Amino acid sequence: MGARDVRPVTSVDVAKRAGVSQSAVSRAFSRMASIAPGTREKILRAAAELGYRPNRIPAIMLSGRSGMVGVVVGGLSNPFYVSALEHLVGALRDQGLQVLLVHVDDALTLDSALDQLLGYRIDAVVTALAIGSAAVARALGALRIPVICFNSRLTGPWISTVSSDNRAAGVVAARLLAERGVVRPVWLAGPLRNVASVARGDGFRAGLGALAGDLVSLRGDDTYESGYDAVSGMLTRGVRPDGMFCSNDMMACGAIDALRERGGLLCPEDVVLLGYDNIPQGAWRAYDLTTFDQGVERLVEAACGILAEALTDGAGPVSQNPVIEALLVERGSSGGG
Amino acid sequence: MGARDVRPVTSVDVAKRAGVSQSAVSRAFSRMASIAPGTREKILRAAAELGYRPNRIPAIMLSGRSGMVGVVVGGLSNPFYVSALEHLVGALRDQGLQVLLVHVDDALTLDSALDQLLGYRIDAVVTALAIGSAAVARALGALRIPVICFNSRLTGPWISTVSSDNRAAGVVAARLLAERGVVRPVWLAGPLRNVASVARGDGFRAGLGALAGDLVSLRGDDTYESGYDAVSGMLTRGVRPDGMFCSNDMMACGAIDALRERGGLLCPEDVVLLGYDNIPQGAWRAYDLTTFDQGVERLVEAACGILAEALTDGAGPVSQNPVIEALLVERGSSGGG
DNA sequence: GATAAAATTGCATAGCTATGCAATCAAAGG
DNA sequence: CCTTTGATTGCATAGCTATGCAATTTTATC
Repeated sequence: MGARDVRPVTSVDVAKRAGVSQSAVSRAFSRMASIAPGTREKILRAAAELGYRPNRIPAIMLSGRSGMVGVVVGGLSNPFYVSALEHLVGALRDQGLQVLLVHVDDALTLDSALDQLLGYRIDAVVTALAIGSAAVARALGALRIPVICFNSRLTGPWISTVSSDNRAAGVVAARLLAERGVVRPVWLAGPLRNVASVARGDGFRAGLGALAGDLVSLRGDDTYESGYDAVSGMLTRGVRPDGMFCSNDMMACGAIDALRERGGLLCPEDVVLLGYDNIPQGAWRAYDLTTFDQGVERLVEAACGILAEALTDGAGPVSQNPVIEALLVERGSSGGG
Repeated sequence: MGARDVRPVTSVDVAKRAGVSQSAVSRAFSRMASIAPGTREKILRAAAELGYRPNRIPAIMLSGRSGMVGVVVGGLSNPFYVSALEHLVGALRDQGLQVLLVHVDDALTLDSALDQLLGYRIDAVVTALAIGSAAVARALGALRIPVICFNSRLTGPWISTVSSDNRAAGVVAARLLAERGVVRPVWLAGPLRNVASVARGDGFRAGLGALAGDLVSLRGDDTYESGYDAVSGMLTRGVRPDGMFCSNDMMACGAIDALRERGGLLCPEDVVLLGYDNIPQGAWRAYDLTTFDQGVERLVEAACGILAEALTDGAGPVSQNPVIEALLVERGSSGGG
């Protein structure tokens, strides 16, 4: 007596029990359908008795729309992306959309993941990854599948990107350090393929003005360890900064720990330090990190707005690229808060 | 010219182009099907030219199995659960299963979430939440849908639970503190509904032996802030421990910060402190936390093994409750490492 | 070269719901 | 009581693939 030997209850079963037609059952479960209140109630009762649950699969076949969105995530080790995912799932649910989650790591190319998803006739793709492959983008475009990215650079008729204003935040960071009297600034960048990080660095350099000539640039890979290592190396080389801007909060935490342990430097007394993302750990007392809040809620809201538009019947290709202002959250590491 | 005006390419289209029957196309995309290599190649070429992608939806209708597993998560603010999710998604993918993700918070009850999922004919449910509602459990059981929980207490013919050996770890924690000469131990518990936390506390108390009489118990809600607040309150009341076991790492980090900031107490010099979960942040230098590693890989592996068995054709109800040993990871907060 | 065996291919169908259309029924107006 | 209008219901079908079965072709064996 295995799981699959039990034929699930169908609308026909319910119809038989309620003494109505199958279409009446279908209508009883549809909001806008025309059906007499009494009939509906009778059907719902019969359905409850039998444990009937409307099957969405046939409707998907007819409409070609599954109500599912493929969400592709990469490094969930960064709490910022976790938070974004959390909000995204909730927001999509509010639009009646389900989330088909794919986790992409080195072993699995994005292409293969999407191949899988396309078999399920997903309505759209949302991703925090930079979709590197133009081929993938083109393929999705050909299938008329809207793609929404976070902080990417990709463009195309069916591709949208929501970003925080990385460059502007970089400028603000530079101004803040200047205000605090910083004269030996350091920029701790993320990996080159991270477009957002590059923009933050550009803004920072631009905002420094004359000071930019003395700027020391370090590179990490967006992890805590890489921040710790980059700063350790810098201290070993004898560089002792009095201000730092880190491309994300995890690296910033690593930087703070390295400054203290390897250089005896404290924030903000010796180094005015800023991060980016406003992850929960940045607020932990050991770090008390001043940072930029990307406004996950607003990013997600924008993404869902675009999605709703793109999924409207009869809509053409939708391609938008809203930019959300990142807000400075001042805490101890900059001497504020 | 909207997205839905473009009829997707079907197997019939491919068949026409390749000059074969529709069934041949179906077989070309099936691994075990009998088809001549030449024919398959011809079909695959035609499929590539047309951009055909096999549609899984009709197969779901026929088989009643969607190849999708509903994964229900709660607080992703705990990196441990994020890590578990990450591994789970990968492991399920290796079994050819897709993940339909649901995030449950106050606004959304588990019942309503599952209601949604059942319309998609999910094959199973995996959750890190304690499914409180026996009604839900019964409903899923009636539908012959396997449910796999992490660290729960729920039982039933179709319900399995994988846990780490919380009680044993508690005992180990107590022994370690005793070894280190602790005489004023403190237990920082999670919320009462957290079965795992209760088991850890029981084990800890049992392992303390005679010392248990002097045990001070605090309660948090598994967040950093609650750990910080609980310990702050304790210090205010004049309690100054020399050893602590915290029900999870986030609370442990909060505890460390409170001990230092509010009591001037350092780990391990003044307080030998242990956590549970081995989250990445525990390894950050500011905390250097000794903790128990639940072995996410092994937990997930066990879960997927059960799942595979439960989804085997003709299998009856599967209910297993494996317990995985948690391994002590010694770092600085206990004076080890 | 003939027969047996195996491999390949095509035909026809099941699977379950939503929906257009026609039919039926009830209510309202004269 | 009859007609008109609107509400409700049933009928029939589309949607696309996987698969059992039969037909056909190829290969193997003697």
